[in-house]
Parts: sequence; C-alpha cells; structure tokens
Amino acid sequence: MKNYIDKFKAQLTLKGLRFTPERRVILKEVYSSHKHFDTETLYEKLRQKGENISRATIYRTLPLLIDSGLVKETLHSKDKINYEHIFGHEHHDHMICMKCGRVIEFKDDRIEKLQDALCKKYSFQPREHRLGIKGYCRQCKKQKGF
Amino acid sequence: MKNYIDKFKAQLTLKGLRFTPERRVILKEVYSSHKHFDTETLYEKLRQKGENISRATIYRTLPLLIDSGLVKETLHSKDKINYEHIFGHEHHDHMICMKCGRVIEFKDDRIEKLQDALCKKYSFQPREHRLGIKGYCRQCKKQKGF
DNA sequence: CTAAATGCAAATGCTTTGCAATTCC
DNA sequence: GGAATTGCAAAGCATTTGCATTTAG
Repeated sequence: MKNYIDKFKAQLTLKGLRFTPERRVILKEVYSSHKHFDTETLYEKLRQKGENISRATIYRTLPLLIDSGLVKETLHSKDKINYEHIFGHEHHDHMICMKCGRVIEFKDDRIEKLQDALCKKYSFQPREHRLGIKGYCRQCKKQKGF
Repeated sequence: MKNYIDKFKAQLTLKGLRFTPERRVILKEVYSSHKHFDTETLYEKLRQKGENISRATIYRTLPLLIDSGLVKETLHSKDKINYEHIFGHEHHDHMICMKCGRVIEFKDDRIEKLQDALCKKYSFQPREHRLGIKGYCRQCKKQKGF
C-alpha cells in the first residue's frame, strides 16, 4: 500500500512544489517502520542505506510531510521533538515509560468524546490533540518494586 | 500563602544545597502569576524589576524547582518549552489557540478516571500526564469564519 | 528554460558549561 | 574555611539559512 506516495505527490503539486528523489526517499524511510523517530535517527538510517541526503533537506522536508497530513509531531522526551507517520495509522495516544522508553499506543473513544464535549463547552475548535501519560511500564515497575 | 518557599527550602536542605537570594527571587517571580512562562520571559521580568540574575542561574534553578515539585514543564508551541508553577494549583489540562496563543485550562474528572482505568489495563504505573488540545479559540475561529 | 530544490557551510537561538570571584552555612 | 553558587563568556547542539550548483517539470 503506497498511497502515501500519491498523497504526497498530490499535495506537492497542489502547492507547485516538486516531487524529488530526496523527498521520495525520505517519505519511504519514514513509512518503513511504525516507530517514532527524530531527525538525527532518520538522517543516520538514510546514510546507512547509502543515501546521501543532507540534514538540511530532511529539515526542509518534514514540514512538507506534516502539511500533507502524512507525519505528525509526537511526544518528546524533554525538549526533543519526535515524529511519527500517520497514513494508515489511526489516531492514538501514548504511554511512555520513563525508565526504558517503551511506548504503548492506545485509543479510547470515550476519552475522545469527552474531549469533543469539552471543546464545545469552551467554544473551542479543536484541530489536534495529544495525550501522553508518563510513568513505568509493567516490566520496569516490577524492577522498581512498585 | 508562601508555603512554596518553605517547601523549596526543605528540598534544598535535603540535598545539601543552599537557599540563595537568587533562588528565592526566581521562585517568587514564578509564583507571582499563574501564567505559563519561558526562560526568556522570566529573565526579562526579573531584569525589569532591577534583579541582576543571569540566564545561567535561571537555567540552573529551574531543574531544582521541578525536582522540588514546585514547577513543571508545560505544553510548548513547536519546540519551545514553557513552565508553570504547581503549588496551590490543581492539575489541569490545556487548550491552546493556534492563532493567538490563548491558553484555556480545564479539568475533567471523567477523563482522569478513564486514564487511570487504561493504565490499569496495561499494567502501567502513571506518574504524570499531559493532555493538550490545539485549535482555535472562540474569538479566533470567528475571524477565520469557522 | 527557469523556478525550485539540494548540499554545504555558516549562522542562529536556546541551553549548558568552565572558570574565577563570591557567598552561604 | 571550604564547598556551593554566581555571572560571564565561551562552548554545545539542534535547527535554519544564504548561496552556488543542480534538476524537475
């Protein structure tokens, strides 16, 4: 399923931008796994695969992917921004283990509905939301003796 | 109500650290308003009040305040970290206007309870959570014609 | 063809750090 | 008195930008 490529192409065309080999490679890499990533990891992975794509190009491409609705920012540890791809990946929230970094993805419709109701109450037009729970996962909490 | 000062003192003593005038001034400034702030704003406000506290000291003091449970990181716009004080300030979540930056604080027990239930389900030991909804506030959505 | 995109290296902006001088306990 | 703290300026890092060169359409 490579519709994300068509979607990207379409969005680029719409803005009079070009679908370059670099952008294609970056997009494919981003969609090659479901893991969260940061710019440096992405850069390294491409480099390992023999792709000579500069950090500048990565930094310039990510906003395009975000604008196209293909990628979004994700919970960051401290001030580090992470990204994840979206397409074919339903909205979900995260639990992040503060010890091992494990990420549990979850989704709960009741929470989503309550959020919508609250937005109505405040006449707020939601565009995006992010719920992150930090704590300790099953394994790590055992080790810590909780 | 200045118990936050005692709390800070106690935490510092506990770690063999000192309660310096600079740390006191920073803490008081942080508690002088309920607004979110970033390091630069804090620096400027202190400067305006004639306090000659360096950025370095601010950067070194914030982690101490966080460790002491008096301040926490808050939703950031893009990669900017913001802080807010905690003491005498119940837990709450945020709606952030993407246009004017207005922050609406809210709290919903039903959402909190659902989160707890989900954590149980995943055997996850929560320590902290953060829910942020981005979108447009009442005023700005009018302007945009939504 | 020609506007857009790329890589590089320099610049930026936030945050951290080394160090000499100062200060709290 | 001596370790902790401070301010300053320099160093670090992630990200952005200017520019000459290349390239998609």
